[in-house]
Amino acid sequence: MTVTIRDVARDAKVSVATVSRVLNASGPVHPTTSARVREAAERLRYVPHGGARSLVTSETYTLGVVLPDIYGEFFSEVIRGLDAAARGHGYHLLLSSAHASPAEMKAALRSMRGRVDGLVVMLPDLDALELLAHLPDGAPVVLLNRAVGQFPALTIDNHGGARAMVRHLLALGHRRIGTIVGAESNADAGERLRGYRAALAEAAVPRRAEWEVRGDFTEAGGHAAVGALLAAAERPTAIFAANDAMAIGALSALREAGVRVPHEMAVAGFDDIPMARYVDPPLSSVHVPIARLGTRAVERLMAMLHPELHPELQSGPGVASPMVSRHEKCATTLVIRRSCGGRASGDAVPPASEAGRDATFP
Amino acid sequence: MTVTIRDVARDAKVSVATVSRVLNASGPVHPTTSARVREAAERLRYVPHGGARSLVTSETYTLGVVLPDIYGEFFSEVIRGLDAAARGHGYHLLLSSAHASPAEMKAALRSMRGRVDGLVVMLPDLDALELLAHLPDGAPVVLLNRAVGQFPALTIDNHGGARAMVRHLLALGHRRIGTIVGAESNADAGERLRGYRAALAEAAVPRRAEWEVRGDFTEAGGHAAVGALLAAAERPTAIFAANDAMAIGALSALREAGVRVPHEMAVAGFDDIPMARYVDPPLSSVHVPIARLGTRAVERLMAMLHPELHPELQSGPGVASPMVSRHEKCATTLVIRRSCGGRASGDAVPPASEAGRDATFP
DNA sequence: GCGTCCACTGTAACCGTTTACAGCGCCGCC
DNA sequence: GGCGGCGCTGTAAACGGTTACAGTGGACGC
Repeated sequence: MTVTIRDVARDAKVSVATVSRVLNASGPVHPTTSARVREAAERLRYVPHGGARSLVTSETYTLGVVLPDIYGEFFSEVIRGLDAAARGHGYHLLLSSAHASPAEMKAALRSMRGRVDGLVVMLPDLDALELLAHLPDGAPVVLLNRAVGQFPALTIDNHGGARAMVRHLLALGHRRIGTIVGAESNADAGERLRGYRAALAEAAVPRRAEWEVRGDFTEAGGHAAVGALLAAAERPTAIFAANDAMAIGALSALREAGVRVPHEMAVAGFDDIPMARYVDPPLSSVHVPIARLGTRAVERLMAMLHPELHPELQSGPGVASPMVSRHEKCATTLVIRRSCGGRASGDAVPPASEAGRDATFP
Repeated sequence: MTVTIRDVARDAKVSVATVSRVLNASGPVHPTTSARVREAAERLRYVPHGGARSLVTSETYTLGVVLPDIYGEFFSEVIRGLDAAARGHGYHLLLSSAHASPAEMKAALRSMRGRVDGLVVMLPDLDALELLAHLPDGAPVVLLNRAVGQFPALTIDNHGGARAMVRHLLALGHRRIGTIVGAESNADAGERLRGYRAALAEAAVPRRAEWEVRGDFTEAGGHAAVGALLAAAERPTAIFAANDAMAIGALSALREAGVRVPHEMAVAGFDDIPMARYVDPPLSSVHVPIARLGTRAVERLMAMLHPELHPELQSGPGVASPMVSRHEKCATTLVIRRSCGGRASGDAVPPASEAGRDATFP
């Protein structure tokens, strides 16, 4: 039923080797023969079997992507970035996301063996490190959001970003600043909390336990956290949420509570997901070049897969350029919109690299 | 370097067949031997080579996804649905999106041969039909957004949805209703335009060419279209945009032009992307269960791949249940928010099946 | 006339699995 | 004691390609 290279060979009265040579333009073959083979392949609708080919060439032109269980615009953006970059290099993406448990993730990692040339892995929880021992041996890996051991990694400047945003709130005159903390087991959440505390400490502004409310990175979590913040003995005048989803949840909770933003309560988020500029009032946030994270991960994988094509990315014998540092930390920028009052620059336009993201369909 | 089944066999002093039997629990093997093999595999960190395995079993546990060039929240949602469903069935996703030209898409389709068990294909333009002739023969296919030939397809009720929304605007008293049309070559765009016209015709409300402005499904396109609409000899009092991205672009253009929504101009969109309820004012839209489209596509593929497991999805010799009709049209519902005035039911909550989509990270 | 080289083509090994088939030892039954 | 059956194991043939190697025949130089 399905037509193989052997069928084409028989039809064109040549050997399979010749068919392979024609179709891959490897080795010399007579024009006449070539034409005959090509015609036969066309007529039989021959399509080479990718799996079989990669078995011998050990090149799959596929990159594996393993993501944890958490959904949302952040992931969509990462995947978008990965996809665009991969496609640009002629690669596909083998996606395996939404893994609830480390065990599941390990299974996913294993199943990628022999199917991908490289891997992009985003570790979910702090306790997922041992997963890395089970990485397929051959394929290069780039870690997202976590720098662990000697693996090449791409992380976000969580600490710096959070600190910058809280500094901004302090500069606006706020002295009672609450925060909605991210999921407990999450590494980014921890760093953002540290950044928040660092900014307060610098300014010698006291912090209080009742101002640090646990969230879970979801909109609902942000919504729920507002109750505790409003009920605090000393009510904060500003809220820094550890991500935009929680900030958006907080905005709706505040609206329901009749607390006006930003006049009675300033609100800021983290990530600057596309939606942030559309909410009412537009949300101030720590801009993370999310899609860029994906494209950059692919670029690094490409450099590892094709060293000869990317000499500039290699570490020379002497110098180690920043391009090759195994751990790359992505800078963040502040995007100040109306939700935190102050000199709201209307709607800061995201960097050009993010342009085009608003195209949509249908 | 990379350890194969042969290495394990040698180490455990058995044949490769026995190793395979142990690891797949196929065929009888002595407990002692089994333990020895298992131990060896563990110690050598053996991971089976998926490609090689699927070459002989011709099962890849992977579903191919081929999407056109257009980005946006709509696609993220589809992919999210596909991914969740695929994972639920133990399948991976091989993603190949962002294909600019039919030729590229054809190449993508070809390269999937031997790598996937089934395919979800979204055709971009009207002229992309001939692509289907180049589908890999063996694998079952589900078409998204287009019903073509005998292929199983999942489509949106574009015509009905558009008509319902325009009817709603008419019921609110609007008689001059403009529309921002989608990309010319796009099938959905055409159907939505027909739905718009049908609603006007029913109500015997005249339509004018100057009220039908071409857009391209992007926010920028929607923004630009507003200029023409406002400059019309008879200015409309309502705008129906063929998708939400354009509607959102229109909202910002109207704000810039000082036209208040909904008082001076009602606005409605199509798709009900998650962002729709967050814009200001919240956007009335035709709700499409976007993620559901993805999960449903996977379900149908599963039914085709494992007929024995999904007897309820099979067409019995007698009855043809709606479950098995090759072409399934997804119903839409109206979600009325503030952007079109009228009895804005505040913020209609999306159906439960879409719940949880707001969870996000980090 | 003969050796060399080159363009072209075929044979067969190999990639890493699964699996049909066969072989072996042992038990139990006639 | 022969024999069928069973439990366990190994051998080897696929799966569908790529590619090293070994021809073949003709052109060409000496």
